[in-house]
Amino acid sequence: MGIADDAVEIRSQGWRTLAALHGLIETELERALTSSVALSVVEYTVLDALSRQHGWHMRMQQLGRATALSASATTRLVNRLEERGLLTRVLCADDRRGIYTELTASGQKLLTEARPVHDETLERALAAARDMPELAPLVDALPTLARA
Amino acid sequence: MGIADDAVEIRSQGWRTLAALHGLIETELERALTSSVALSVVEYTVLDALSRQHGWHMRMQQLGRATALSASATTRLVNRLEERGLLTRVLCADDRRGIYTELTASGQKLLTEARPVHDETLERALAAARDMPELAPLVDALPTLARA
DNA sequence: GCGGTATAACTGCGTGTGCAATGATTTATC
DNA sequence: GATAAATCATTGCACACGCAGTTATACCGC
Repeated sequence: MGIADDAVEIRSQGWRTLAALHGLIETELERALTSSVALSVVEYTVLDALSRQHGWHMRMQQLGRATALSASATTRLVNRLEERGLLTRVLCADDRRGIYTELTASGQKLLTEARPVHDETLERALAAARDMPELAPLVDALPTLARA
Repeated sequence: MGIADDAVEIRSQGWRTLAALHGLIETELERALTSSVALSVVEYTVLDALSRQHGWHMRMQQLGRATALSASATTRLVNRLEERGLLTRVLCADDRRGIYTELTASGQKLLTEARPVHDETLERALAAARDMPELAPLVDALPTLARA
């Protein structure tokens, strides 16, 4: 097996590890968030992303990228959250095709309830993954990626 | 902000990076595999996992863990692949509740077509992610996780 | 052996997703 | 300035998913 073949296998192995860890964490988060605050992981991701944005507004497309969702899925995701009063649509003045989304007070409130659940569940899931030999190296590598 | 709070934020940041990279890669793989060999990413994962197994057989539950899928989703996933003749169900002799799945010759053949597509797409997706500042550190860390 | 409990896999149901096509607005070309 | 091409968001449709409940088999205490 040559060097190039090794690289291919190493990439595939890394991807399998990444996918496995991702699936594990997402499954746990999904259970915890839906049962405690009736939010799916993507829904939480949207609220969290909005709260990190200056002025708490984002365009649909940005949300799509942030969640790795298609445009149609983003539309319906925002629909659900808007119907629950957690965010509002705001028309863009400068580009009237675009639509901004903003957290409502209710959305911010729910997010403060959801965040501890999210963080504790993430900690537990990572600790569990830490005990699996094939996942441990990636779990240990994650905190080293932090930047300012 | 105390040390504990920092740890929470670092974990969340790591998780967001992991999720973003995973979403990006999965979306690209999905497009490439469905258009070229009509396989979804999870379907490819199953065939690939089976091919790596001694004797090419696995139990349903193992497949569920390997793909981070529920039991019901695993059942229907195996149904789809079986209907296409890519794998077969084999009853377990020792535990008659369990069911083994085995790759067929046709499944192995399709896998050999799919693997280059998968590997090249993965390489391109990682290269693209490598150019995004927030994803680059994780992309660079992945190959270092490889074990013997 | 015989009950009760646990486990493996399967089905009904509601829901979230992507793709393709559509409507509305902006940008480019002439 | 009018027409064409591109972009943002939304809808119709088919399909894959998770949850809860079901069936079949294995395990345990007696």
